[in-house]
Amino acid sequence: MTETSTRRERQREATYAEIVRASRELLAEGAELSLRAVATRMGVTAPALYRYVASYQDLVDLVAYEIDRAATETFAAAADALPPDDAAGRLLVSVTTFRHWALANPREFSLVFANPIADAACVRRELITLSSSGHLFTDQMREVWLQNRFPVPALDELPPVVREAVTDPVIPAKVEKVALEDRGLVWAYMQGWTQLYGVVALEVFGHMDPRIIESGEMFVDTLRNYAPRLGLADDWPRLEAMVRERLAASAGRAAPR
Amino acid sequence: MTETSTRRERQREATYAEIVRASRELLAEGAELSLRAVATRMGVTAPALYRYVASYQDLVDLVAYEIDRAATETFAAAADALPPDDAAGRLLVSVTTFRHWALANPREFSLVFANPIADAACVRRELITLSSSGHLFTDQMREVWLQNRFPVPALDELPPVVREAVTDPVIPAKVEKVALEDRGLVWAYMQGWTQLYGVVALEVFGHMDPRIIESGEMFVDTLRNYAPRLGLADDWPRLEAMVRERLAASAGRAAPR
DNA sequence: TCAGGAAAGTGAACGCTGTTAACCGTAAAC
DNA sequence: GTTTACGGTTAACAGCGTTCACTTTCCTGA
Repeated sequence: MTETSTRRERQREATYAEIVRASRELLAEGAELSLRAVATRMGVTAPALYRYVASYQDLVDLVAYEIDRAATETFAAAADALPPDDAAGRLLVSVTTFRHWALANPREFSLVFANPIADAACVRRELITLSSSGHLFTDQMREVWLQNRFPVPALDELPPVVREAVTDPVIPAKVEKVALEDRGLVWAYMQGWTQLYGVVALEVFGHMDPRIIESGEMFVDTLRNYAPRLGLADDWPRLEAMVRERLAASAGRAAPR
Repeated sequence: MTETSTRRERQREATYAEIVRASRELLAEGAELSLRAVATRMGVTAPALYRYVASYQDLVDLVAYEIDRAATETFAAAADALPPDDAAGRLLVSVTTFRHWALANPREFSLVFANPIADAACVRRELITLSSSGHLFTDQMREVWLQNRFPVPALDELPPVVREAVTDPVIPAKVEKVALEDRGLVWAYMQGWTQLYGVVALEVFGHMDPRIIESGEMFVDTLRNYAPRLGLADDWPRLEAMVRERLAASAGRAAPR
């Protein structure tokens, strides 16, 4: 436990939490995320924040990480509306919630998922590259695989560099739960995430026909196209109905302001 | 022709060209694109630029449009290394050039393809949504279809809103060249673009294992996955070899600064 | 218990940003 | 030849990230 914390450390932790809180409030209000605005909202002067973050980019990274963390909880919560034995349904519901969240919170999405990890410190890079949402979706996909054992590429079928990447990932995190010989599953996950990211990012940035965004047809189409690879071809009608139900529940209100 | 232009109009046009030139120089040097920097580089004070652009965002849109235009020329030029009867090869070479350009010019890519079209003026929105590169790839894909007539969904197989979107697109532009009953082709294009965008954007933002980015395996995999829908399954080995050849030609030098 | 020191916060300042206002010369237009 | 509009200026404002020197406060170690 972190009960071994001195009073100062607890105070410091609380301040970090307030930084994140103030930042998220700003974003939620449609304002720009700026160091000074965060400081002002905290009732503190701007240079004071430099006791907690090294730079503006550092603040962004911190906030992005926490936003991802919080958002992922809602994705997971959405899945819990379904029984544990419906792994496929849970994955798709989470993914649909992800899209909904992204469209409703475009600034937050950009912060977390369109934030260039150029030459940033390796620490943060890893934190974001293998994010909370990444953990969740990987886990949920593994659950699907445990239930129906859809075929995944064998390690020696993968291109060498891909084999390296899935056997020795940049962050030796959750992926460890997948046995080494089944790591083709991780490659399948990356493919799926890439496709999901494509639709959602295009939708969030508005680089798509507004009517298609509004309807979510490209999103559904992407899922339908990918589902067979997860051995979900037979189950698809039911799954699509579930996804469309969630889509309809949040349709109508296009991007406000 | 625009020969009917008065002297003032020509002068004005030249100034616009210089604005774009200065902006692109800044981006190429790794600097941030800022109104003041552009003005300084032109040997002019910042407020003077407001005679040409209404705001900073307007400048960004202008530059983004021109960058897309110029980049598209290079994508097209790359295709011209192949004979006209190799439509599939031409498409894939252009697409590979697009990826290469994006990775080599991440700031430019972000400007053009990750620039939120939130509540901007409808004019610019359309200009970017159906961009030069969009035109090129649509054309090239149509060329593939003219050569091998791969199956495309019939209009009445499409979801209603998609049918609307492809029969009456936001901008009645190049798509007109596709007969109305063959507009399923446009839907197929949108699917392809979405997948391509997903890989490239993730790569550019660095949200992927560096080794996979470097090798381009996810990019190739995405193309391979999509090729059968273009009736290119049989031709794929040749096409993949071509793509990999282009990939190797530009490998080795990872992202500088 | 008391001195020392680190942590946290302040105010002032620098250089940058986008943007507006008032003003002026010059070149096109009638 | 007069008028007008265009293209540029300077000055200024508000806001940004960031640094520096300084003060207060609270924890720690002898």
